[in-house]
Amino acid sequence: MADVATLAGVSSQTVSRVANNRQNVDSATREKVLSAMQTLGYRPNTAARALVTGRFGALGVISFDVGAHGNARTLGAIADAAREADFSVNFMGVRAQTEAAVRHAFQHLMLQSVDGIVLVESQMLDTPSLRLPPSMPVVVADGDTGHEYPHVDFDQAHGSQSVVSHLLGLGHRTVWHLAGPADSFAARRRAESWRRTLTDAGAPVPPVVYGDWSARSGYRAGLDLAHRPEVTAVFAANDQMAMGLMRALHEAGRSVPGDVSVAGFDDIAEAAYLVPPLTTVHQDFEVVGKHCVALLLDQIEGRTDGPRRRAVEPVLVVRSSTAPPRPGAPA
Amino acid sequence: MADVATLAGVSSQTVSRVANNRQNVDSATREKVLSAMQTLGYRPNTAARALVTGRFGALGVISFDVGAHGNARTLGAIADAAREADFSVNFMGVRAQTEAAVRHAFQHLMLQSVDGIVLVESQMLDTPSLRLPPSMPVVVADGDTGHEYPHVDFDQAHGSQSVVSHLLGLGHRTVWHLAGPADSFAARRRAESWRRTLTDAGAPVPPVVYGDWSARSGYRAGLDLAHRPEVTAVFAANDQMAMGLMRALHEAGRSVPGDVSVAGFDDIAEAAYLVPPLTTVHQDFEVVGKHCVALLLDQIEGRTDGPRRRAVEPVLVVRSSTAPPRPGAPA
DNA sequence: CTTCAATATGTTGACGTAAACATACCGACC
DNA sequence: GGTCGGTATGTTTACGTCAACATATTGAAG
Repeated sequence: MADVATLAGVSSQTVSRVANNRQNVDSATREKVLSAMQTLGYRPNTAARALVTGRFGALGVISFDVGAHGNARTLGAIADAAREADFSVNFMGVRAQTEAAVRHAFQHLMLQSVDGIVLVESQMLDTPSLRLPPSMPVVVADGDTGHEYPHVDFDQAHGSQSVVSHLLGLGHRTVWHLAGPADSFAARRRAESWRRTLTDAGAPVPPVVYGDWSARSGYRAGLDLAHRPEVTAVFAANDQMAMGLMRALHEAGRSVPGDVSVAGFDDIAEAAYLVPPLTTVHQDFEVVGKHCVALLLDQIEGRTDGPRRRAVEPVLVVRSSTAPPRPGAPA
Repeated sequence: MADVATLAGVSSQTVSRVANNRQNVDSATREKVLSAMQTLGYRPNTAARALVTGRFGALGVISFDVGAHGNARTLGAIADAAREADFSVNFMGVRAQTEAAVRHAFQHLMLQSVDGIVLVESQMLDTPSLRLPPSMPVVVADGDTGHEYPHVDFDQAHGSQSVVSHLLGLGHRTVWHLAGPADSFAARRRAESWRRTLTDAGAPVPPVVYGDWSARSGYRAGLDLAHRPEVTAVFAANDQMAMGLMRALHEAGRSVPGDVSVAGFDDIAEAAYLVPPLTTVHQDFEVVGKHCVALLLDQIEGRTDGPRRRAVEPVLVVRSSTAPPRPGAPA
């Protein structure tokens, strides 16, 4: 910086002003400084800047397995939103579903100088209430709404409800549910809302069938459901399970949606190209990322009047895998 | 740090020594300092440390869509390996397949104070030879081997070869190939090696069928291939396409592996649970992550004698989707 | 008892930046 | 023409740490 100042014939403070885009710099001076920067290949030193400002310009993201589609999408969205706000993203993966593992990742990120942390919780930990070291802004995504931190998630309840209502509206007497694993927050909420929507509508509540998000588990559940003639509509908690389910139904000679309507959740890229194209619930991860970053910035910048909870509305996408029940179907 | 020093009754320099785990500190003094740190909740300031040492303790990762399975896995593996080396990972996503977009992400990461950058290239850019600003260690993963940077990738050629050899060894006269998109480096290498293995074995080379990695594209290709009785073995360039392919064959009444053997590439989580379980090529992403970090550290620490190219050997996993051709099948 | 080496600890200064304050200049107004 | 307010720029200082050097202490060897 000193070299730039010398070359441009100004003080280092003026260089600093130009680097930070302050307004009160003469345009001619600014030009001189910029060209000097160019000549010398000057890059501001973020460490020195952070030392003075106390800000690092970085957000931390803690997430479970990024091999999982939702987690990866969420991470990508947070990274995009962070860049918009001129923050970089420090990523740290966690393997074990334990509070200890999360806390360890947290400690590591604190040491790595981030201004705030997004915890993509997605799965339940071994302890019911997460307690992290204070003095660090935190936002939880996809996780438990029980603890003290601001929270961002899709409105799973609304998504489920729209699917179940859609199927009931088509004339189905009730809707079966192929749920995700019990340790997933999203799976729980989807199942709860499915149940409530049925009871609110006065429809009978069939037993829940559990899968593990995989197509394989959907297939196995489907082999069972295919033998029950009373099953005319199934809501799978994600698209992969819906895929497996449809395949099992097909193999058992039950047509979709002729004999059985099937709906999923997530709207993965392939959903529109399945046979038949899958009715599902679309989720806008970009919005989730934006909200996470916004809530974090609220805390970092000391704003306490903002919302502490954001629910992103998913949208029902009706395709061809759902239809009215066949007339004269078992009631 | 000054407070810790006061509380422990030592100088700040001694605190620094304890924080950095230097040897020449009396164990009693060390204890005092550590307990003072505990009491005051002291955390070293990485910005100040970076300012003095010139090191940031962070690696940058630039990647295309993390929604893609391979990219997400690679990112996760790099993050894990980086943590082992006490580096954090600064992630930046790139949407457009242009050199300009990559260069932009690169600039941003340079400003964000990283010690080196891994570029997960995976897809071809608009310009043939990538040129990045110098004075920053770079490692390219999954990408073009043509440019100057050290490179890490799976040995796609070997993986392809083992699949094709396996199928030829079972007695198939030749092997068809369902390739990935032309702008993918991995897809190109897999296709090239498939072709070479066939010609080396004196087998005829059928026309290449192109997909786009999706199950849908595999399905569509399968609808076509199913009508050709001369097709007895197909090597799909990834597992998703193999899935779609198998489904199309099944619908067309051609059994797998009875009528047609199918092999994939990637060994995704579902591969072992398909019907039939898929013969495919397993890739160890963890090793790729480790190599990326190791090559980067070589550069950061000024070692120039290390290897400049690392190929991770994928492993053929034979399951039930491949078998000898039906006796008396068309030759 | 002196000398020396080894070990433990303290003191000083520098890293690159931006905030706070100080100064210089300009034009407008009474 | 003097005072005032605004704008452009310069000067000083502190941020938290660690390297380099300086000093104190200890024990062993001569």
